[in-house]
Amino acid sequence: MNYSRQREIILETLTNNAVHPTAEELYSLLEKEYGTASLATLYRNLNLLAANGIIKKIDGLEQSSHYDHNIDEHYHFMCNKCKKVYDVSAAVAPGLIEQAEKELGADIESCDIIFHGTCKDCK
Amino acid sequence: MNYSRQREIILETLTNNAVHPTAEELYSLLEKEYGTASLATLYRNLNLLAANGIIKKIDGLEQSSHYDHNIDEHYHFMCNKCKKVYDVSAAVAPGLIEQAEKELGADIESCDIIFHGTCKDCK
DNA sequence: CTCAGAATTGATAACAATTATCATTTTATA
DNA sequence: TATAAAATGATAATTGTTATCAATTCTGAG
Repeated sequence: MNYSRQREIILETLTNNAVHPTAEELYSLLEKEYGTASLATLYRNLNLLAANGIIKKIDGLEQSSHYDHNIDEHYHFMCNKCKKVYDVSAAVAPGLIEQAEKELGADIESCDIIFHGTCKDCK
Repeated sequence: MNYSRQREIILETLTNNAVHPTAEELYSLLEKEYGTASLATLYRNLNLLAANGIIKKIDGLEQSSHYDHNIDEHYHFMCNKCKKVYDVSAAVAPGLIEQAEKELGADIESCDIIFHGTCKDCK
């Protein structure tokens, strides 16, 4: 992976100016901030960054993927009303992977949890 | 929801002849078994059945949704090698929803867990 | 039973999200 | 600084799913 200015901008924007954005949301931000942006380049770099473990792709929230600069083990909650996405700490499910490995006899590499419901502000 | 023969066939096939299929997989099965099938009708009925809590749509496994006739609380594991989908019992994460509710101050209605790794047979 | 209105269907167009293509430009390095 | 690999931008293509709409099928009241 060579250096690239676009990738730097994308990562920086994801890290500092967006929380769990979709590619489209990030694209709008980039356009507004830097004028220059190609959707193809954005997708390519998001995939590259995710493949290299620098960011995390969050699937299962909506039909479009969201992206997270926080790669520490944690989970997500989406409010059915306001559609906001909240982080949930890994502490809510201690020993989860070990339990599942024992049950399946499998090697588990990752585990994603998506909660749905009504958030504190909306209820 | 009126009675419909197509819906009956779809539900029966999902229940008895397919495990966690995608819409496409189910479509092939239906075509083979009954000759008659419309992709639109299939999607419509899968959505209807899921909206009525009769089946469950599983998102986050692949870009296409999978469907499950088993609506008891349980989770899923997908093998990175063979792509097979396994059930994981709810017992691997006792008190998960309560923990997350406490942390967020939210009302949680549902919770989906997707594990990825290498299954017993592939490792 | 039968008729009207609601629900369902099938065929296909449309749509949204994402990826592929490819000629041009940028980056790293010998 | 020349060269090869990597990255880019514009856009076409692909995939999965939903919308449209005329025709068919259900259902319940009369």
